[in-house]
Amino acid sequence: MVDAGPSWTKERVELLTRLWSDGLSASQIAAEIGGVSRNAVIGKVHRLGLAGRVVRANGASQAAGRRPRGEADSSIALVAGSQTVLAPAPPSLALVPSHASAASDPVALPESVRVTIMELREFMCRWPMGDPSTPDFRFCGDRAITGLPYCTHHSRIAYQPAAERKRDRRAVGFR
DNA sequence: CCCTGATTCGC
DNA sequence: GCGAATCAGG
Repeated sequence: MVDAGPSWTKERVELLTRLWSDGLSASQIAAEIGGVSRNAVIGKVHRLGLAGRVVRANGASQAAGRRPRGEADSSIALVAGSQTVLAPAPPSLALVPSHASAASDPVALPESVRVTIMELREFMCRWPMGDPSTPDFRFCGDRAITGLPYCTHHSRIAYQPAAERKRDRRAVGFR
């Protein structure tokens, strides 16, 4: 019954491998498996030689180099009352791909918080939802990636993998 | 403010 | 082999 030792059993390794290849992040996997930290997951992944997974449909990490599909310069100024928010124009307002979520994603999708312009904070996703000219216009409002205007979810949509970011991670010899 | 994976190193 | 601490970055 009780767990004798929450080590990496065969089943856990298989689950880890499946979830990792499925595109889930280390923290997500850790939460799914339970009893392990994301560091433990990452460590195990490396030991298994699963690191450097294919950066394709998910690339939940450094996939976004700096290659906006649309125009990063063409921003849209949204004015509401005395507030003005400058939000980068998304690639396409009409077609919002729903393929972002993994095909076999057991966990919940990142639900959009849907905030108004008044509730929008600097660290919130500025992905426009709806027509800016209508009163029911909302922003995603989810937690945005620092330095970027979008959350992880919308960043994957806005910044599609065009050029692979060269991982020039040096072998830490000093610090 | 949040998150991601990569690496090191004591255990 | 394991994973917390740390690093480097989005």
